[in-house]
Amino acid sequence: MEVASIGSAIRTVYLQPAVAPTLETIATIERYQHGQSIYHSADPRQFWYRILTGAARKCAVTSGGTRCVVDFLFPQDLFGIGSEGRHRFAAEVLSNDTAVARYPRRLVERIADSDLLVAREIREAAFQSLRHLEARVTMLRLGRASERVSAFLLELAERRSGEQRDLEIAIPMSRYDIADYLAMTVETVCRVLTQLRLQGIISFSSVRSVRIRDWDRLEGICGAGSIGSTFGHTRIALRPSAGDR
Amino acid sequence: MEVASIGSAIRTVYLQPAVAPTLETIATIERYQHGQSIYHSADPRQFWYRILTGAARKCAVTSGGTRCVVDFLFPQDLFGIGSEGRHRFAAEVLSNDTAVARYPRRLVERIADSDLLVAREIREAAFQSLRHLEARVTMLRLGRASERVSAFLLELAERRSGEQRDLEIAIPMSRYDIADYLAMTVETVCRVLTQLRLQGIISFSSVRSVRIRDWDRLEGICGAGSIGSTFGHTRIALRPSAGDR
DNA sequence: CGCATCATTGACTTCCGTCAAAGTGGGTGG
DNA sequence: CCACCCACTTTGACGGAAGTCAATGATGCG
Repeated sequence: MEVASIGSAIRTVYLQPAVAPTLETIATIERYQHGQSIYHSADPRQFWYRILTGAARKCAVTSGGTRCVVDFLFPQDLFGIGSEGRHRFAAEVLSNDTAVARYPRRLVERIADSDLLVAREIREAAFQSLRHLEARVTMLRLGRASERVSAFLLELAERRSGEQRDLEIAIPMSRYDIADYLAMTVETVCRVLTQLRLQGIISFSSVRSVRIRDWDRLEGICGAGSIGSTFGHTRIALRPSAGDR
Repeated sequence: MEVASIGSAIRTVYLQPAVAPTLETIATIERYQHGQSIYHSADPRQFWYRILTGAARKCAVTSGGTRCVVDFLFPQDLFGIGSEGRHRFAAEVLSNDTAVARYPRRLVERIADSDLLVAREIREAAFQSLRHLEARVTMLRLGRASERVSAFLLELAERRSGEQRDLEIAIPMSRYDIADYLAMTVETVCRVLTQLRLQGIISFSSVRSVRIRDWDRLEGICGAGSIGSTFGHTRIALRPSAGDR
């Protein structure tokens, strides 16, 4: 049985094919500053959106007022997609000068219902999002704080600079955002980052700008959890294709 | 700002509109027994699938041989969808007499590329999966073991019997499966279930059959984490719409 | 310059993972 | 039919990773 390495599952490709020209023609571009909301949770789903420049976060707020960052949004990311109804999360801007394309939902759907090519583009975009969210699930499952932070850094690196290594990566989100994204506390995020820095695996030119010095060791850490310490107790090695047909 | 309660986000509607008749005509039905694989990770994506009866799990295996249950699959759930390429996870059957409809992918895509109605159905199905995975992310984020287990029980109840309360719910998966689904150990799953049983919140007629006695308290537990103890430290109450436009 | 937000570090506590062991139950073969 | 076996389930004891509380630095904005 071949296996899906979690390490590789996390590094999804985020570049999406541009929505068909017909869609771009109905887009309006909106600009936001840090802290502004693109839409709120429970807002009627009037638009679909795509980040053009900058970054944002998609988040929910629990009854107790605590926050959950469901996803970070970077250029080319399509979000808020779905059919009739209301947005289930809020989208809030992280960096200044964030430009967002807005596609009126009704119009998008009308076009999708009459243009097979557009329909296909949207379908592919949805599949892309599915892949990404599945990777997110496998990432959140990682047991130790250091694994999740490492996975986050690798994901950030890939989404920000692609194959370009040796680059300084700007971190548009706060430590709080990272904590709420990784399901841990700010303090733990800081502690892990400090550890990684002291070990020479990463370095900071400023708090919001990181550079990965040792990719192998970083990947080692986020893959290490898989190697047996924490979760997922059923070793397939012990039950090799037990009941496979 | 209206908020998306995590509690309600979890209870997604899982009933999907049947794929258009044209799709059903190309389906073949396959039957499986407990433990068999519907497909393996990295298998070429030859089919899309839908559970008709029974249950299955979608899982990945890490490099270390530990397992990660990405999702449970119940009747009407469409899975393995996506475009060209390979499956990223494996699908394995949980209960005997599980019937699965298989839709040849190439054929599905050809139909989708020529039939706007089918294209729409598939799009809606993808959106459905997106909603479900987003709920999964917010669930995995829950800090404490008891919250995740409670959320799981509520999700199970909803997927199995819908609005019907006071029903005995069959649990098709093992405690190991639940643990690998919730990112915790079997022991912890057992302990939490025992606690809930001792508190009279749930009861078991057998290990694989549960009944929820006190819905309010169960929902209270999985919502309680939100009320402040664990994660998600940024209280929006403290920063009310700080930079909202 | 002063305030607010964010980031970092330390001390303490608790939850849950680990290890170990015993109990349960269904299926199979004698 | 019964007994054995195996996989699954449950419980207990212990330790460590990470959450909580608290306090001090940094950074940027008005």
